[in-house]
Amino acid sequence: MTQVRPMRADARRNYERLLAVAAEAFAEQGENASLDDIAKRAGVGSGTLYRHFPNRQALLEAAYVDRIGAIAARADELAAELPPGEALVEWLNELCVGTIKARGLKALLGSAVTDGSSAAVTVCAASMRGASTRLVEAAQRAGVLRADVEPVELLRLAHGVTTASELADDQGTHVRRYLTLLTEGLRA
Amino acid sequence: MTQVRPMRADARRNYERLLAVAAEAFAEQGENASLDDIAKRAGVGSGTLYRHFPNRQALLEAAYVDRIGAIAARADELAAELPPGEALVEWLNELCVGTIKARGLKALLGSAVTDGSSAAVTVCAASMRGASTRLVEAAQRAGVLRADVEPVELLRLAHGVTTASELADDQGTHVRRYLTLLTEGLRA
DNA sequence: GACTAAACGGAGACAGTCCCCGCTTTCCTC
DNA sequence: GAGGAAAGCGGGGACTGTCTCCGTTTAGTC
Repeated sequence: MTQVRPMRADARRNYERLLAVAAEAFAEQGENASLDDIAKRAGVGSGTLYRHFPNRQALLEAAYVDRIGAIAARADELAAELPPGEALVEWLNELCVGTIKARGLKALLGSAVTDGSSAAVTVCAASMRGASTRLVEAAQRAGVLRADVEPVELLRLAHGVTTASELADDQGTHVRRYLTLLTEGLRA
Repeated sequence: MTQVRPMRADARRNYERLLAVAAEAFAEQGENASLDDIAKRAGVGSGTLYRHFPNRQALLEAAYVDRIGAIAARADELAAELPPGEALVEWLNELCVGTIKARGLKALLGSAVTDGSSAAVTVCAASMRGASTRLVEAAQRAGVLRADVEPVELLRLAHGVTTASELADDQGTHVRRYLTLLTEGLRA
């Protein structure tokens, strides 16, 4: 193992400020917020930003890993409180609402489901998949969820529901509605 | 009425070449294809492109209006061939597959469902909504579709299904699957 | 307090969008 | 077919954003 020496105090300070500013900027302006602007708002030069985070994706990940962890953890809370079917639906609802509110988070979760390009994304993907798997299996055991649905499919569908909701004017309202249509089906 | 004089021959030529090149570029590289590059490929200066199409959105619209018209028209063909329920599902399937193949088209349809900012988009939105409405009402009359589903909701959900499918590796395959889950519902 | 490696930061190369305006082409009239 | 007005062309340039390079500053150590 390589001996990791601790970050210099100023470096750690800047790192943390960048993270805080980035999380805010990405939430407000979406994943395409200007990086130079984030650097400026954090009171550092752009060089500093790019040294800590080699590209936009890296910053996006770093800014939201803990939030993704929280969402995954929330799955178990819900599983403990509610019957399996409701826990699953409620979790999906919170997931969708969360990604609508923090616009950058959606892009990150999207890439987490698709490609495992970076280590951080892989970790996020794993915890999300894990959370989904636990809820899905419980619901299937309870006989309230189709047996042929895979956990990752549910994550993709949640992403789709978010996209569908975003197309409406009053986005928040529609998540529940589209989730209901999905769970109950379109058939009469 | 103002007397509209026909376009000058060179103008019409350039306009048409731009449209053809743009449709190709947007399909391949998505809605963010470089406009200067499109101009170059069409053999005109960027000034010419921007005079014909004041911004990216305008070009995107112009490049795909007829394709959207074709999709809308396809709804009636399917309605004539198949029973109402199947016609609806089949149309949604073709819609999703089409938007996956031509990447720029998805962005356009997205904005068509949301905001009626430009005249062209409004026309597209109207024809899509019309097509959706006809299929939805037929299916509801036949009793195979939930009575409370609105045509525009179906367009949004189709967009969501496309997004969900895009997250998978082999995109084309998944459209049908996710459409099935949506129609039949997730419940056991 | 002096030294060194780590970290900083901003200038600048590059790419993309979009506008402006002097020059060219078209097409109408005679 | 010659001439002129108007329509159209197109590239240079202002601007914004990304990302790198490298001279300068600073934290941490002796």
